[in-house]
Amino acid sequence: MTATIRDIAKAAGVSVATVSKVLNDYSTVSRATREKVLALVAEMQFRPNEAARSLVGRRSMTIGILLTSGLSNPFFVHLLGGIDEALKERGYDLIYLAQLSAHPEYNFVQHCRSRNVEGVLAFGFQLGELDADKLVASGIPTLFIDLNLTGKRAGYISSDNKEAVEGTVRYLHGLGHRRIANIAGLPGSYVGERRLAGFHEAMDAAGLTVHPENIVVGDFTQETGYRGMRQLLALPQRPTAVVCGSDKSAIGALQAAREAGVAVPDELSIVGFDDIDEARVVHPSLTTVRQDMPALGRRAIELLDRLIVEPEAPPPAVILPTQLIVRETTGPAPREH
Amino acid sequence: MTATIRDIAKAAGVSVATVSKVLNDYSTVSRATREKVLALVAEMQFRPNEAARSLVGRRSMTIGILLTSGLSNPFFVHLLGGIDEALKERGYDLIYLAQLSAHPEYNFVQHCRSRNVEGVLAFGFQLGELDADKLVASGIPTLFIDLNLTGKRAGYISSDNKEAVEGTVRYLHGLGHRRIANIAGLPGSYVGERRLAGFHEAMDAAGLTVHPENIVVGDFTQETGYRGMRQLLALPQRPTAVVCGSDKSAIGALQAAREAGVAVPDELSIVGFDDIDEARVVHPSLTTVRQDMPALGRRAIELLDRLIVEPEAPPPAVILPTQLIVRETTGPAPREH
DNA sequence: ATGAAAGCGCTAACAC
DNA sequence: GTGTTAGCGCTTTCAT
Repeated sequence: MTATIRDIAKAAGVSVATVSKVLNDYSTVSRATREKVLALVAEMQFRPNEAARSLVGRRSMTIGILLTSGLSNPFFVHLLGGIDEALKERGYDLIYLAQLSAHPEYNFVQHCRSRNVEGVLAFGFQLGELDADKLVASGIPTLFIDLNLTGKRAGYISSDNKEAVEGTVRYLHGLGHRRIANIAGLPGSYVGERRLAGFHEAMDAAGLTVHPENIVVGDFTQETGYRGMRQLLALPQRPTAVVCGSDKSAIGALQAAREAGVAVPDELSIVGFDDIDEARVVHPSLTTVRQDMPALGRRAIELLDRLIVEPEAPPPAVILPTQLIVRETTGPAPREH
Repeated sequence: MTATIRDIAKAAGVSVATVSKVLNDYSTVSRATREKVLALVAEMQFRPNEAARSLVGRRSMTIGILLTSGLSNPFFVHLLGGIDEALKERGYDLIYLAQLSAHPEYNFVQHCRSRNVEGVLAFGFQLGELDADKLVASGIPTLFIDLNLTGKRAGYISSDNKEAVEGTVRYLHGLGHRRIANIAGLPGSYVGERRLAGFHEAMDAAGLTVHPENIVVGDFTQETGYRGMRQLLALPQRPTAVVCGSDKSAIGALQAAREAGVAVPDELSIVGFDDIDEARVVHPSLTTVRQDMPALGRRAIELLDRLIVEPEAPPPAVILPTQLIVRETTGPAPREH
């Protein structure tokens, strides 16, 4: 029903080989033939079957995407704009390998191969996850987002999470805050660990002691932000500022503060991370660290493309800068009394 | 490098035909042979090449996705959770056809065929868009989300936008509101039109007149919600309630009201549509209509699967119920004076 | 119950 | 410049 290369060849009165040459821009075809074929191709709406193409070793122009937490990973969606652009520019299609972990025997490296995927974008993996190592070992060009893994044909990209939190702490310190708490992100996640490391390092650098009770562990959610804040507010010595592992947890913290009748930012400053839409709209609006997610997505595809196209390319390890967005949840430290 | 069916055949000492039969659950294979082959398949991590499979007419188990507004369509992302689940259950992979409109000659029906896509999920099309008709005409099983198009092998799913807004108006009417305004969604979009139609119908049913100046056209964005509200606030006779085409526009409206010193909900009630995360977090929190987006996504895949598997299935036209979520932006109409 | 062979749509030598 | 042919990995008659 759909036209094949043979139909074109027949209609043009040439061989399939000639049509194929036209299609693949071989220079050995006469102008006249080329034009006749091209006209037919347009007229018959012909487009080569990708399955047949990749079967004979041509590029599949397919990038696979692996999301440990499924398609609805809330952060993944913010990468999409940039991914989309870069995909279009380079002519790739994106395939989401859905069966991930459906069956115990499931093996996504096999899955990638069976789909002739040229490269994989991997997102949501934790530190030390075995599956990530398998991917690297497979030799399939892989680009990790927010996981610092490299290999012969694997690299990563991430925001500068550590420096971002350091900047946040310096900013709070500059506002006179001394007792600064941290509602940390998920332990075991690369970005969570980096942000926590940045917190410690900047506190040290500022000559501030971090009291163990001022570090509470969360998992990036509003829920743990809320609970973490309640815990901090129950302390005999309350912190005057708290840096959160995410905007969601900052919003939870804000909620806990409001319920406890603690004025933000007069009595307590709060900083988030990510700059999601909610940050602008919550009241008071949230001071936070903006990650350029579309840029992250776009660079990820560009780096992956390089990994695919140049087998000898060195593994990329790219860290993108962030930006502190000061809004209404931060202010000078309250005076001691 | 990757194992092929021939490698398995050789290792098992049988023919490729036999291996293929095992792989495809033919009953004519002896138990012993089957087991030997299966063991080798597991051991050698073999998985049939999909390109080769679909080349010989087997199902490609690939669903294509067409988004007129690109991957980052903010509503699309909310469908993803449900889509993901349904995909996994049915064993499909999802391919995003990225070249959409990159080149003037681009034809996505061809693109779908060249990728051996079994069915297409289409989202973001406007009313009367020619490309949507092309898709229907192509005969490729297609499921539209939020566009009421059907065809021999095409159907759609959407929320009950009209009834939802009718319910909203009835609710406001019950609170004593008489002058109810509407900041409409994008004209030409199916959901925008349905919501507006619901508004008019419910106003009529309640015996309320809709003053033309109380209908302002927007495009679902916060920006037009803001501007629309300012327009309404400048009227000699202000409305006491406004129903918005989306949460984003309701949030814009809220912002305009705040700036104008109009108390919500005491002087003015505001209702949104969608129940996005921001609705819960804005202050006062937004009364809105909740669409069950994951359910929409899940049903969409289920319906599409049926369209693919049963060539004679009647075209689905499914409308999902919504739910009014009453929060803080609505209250009794202010007393006249 | 198993295998030989043809062929899906295409590309890539190689010959003319 | 163009055509012939083999073959990518697989499924499917059709023999045996």
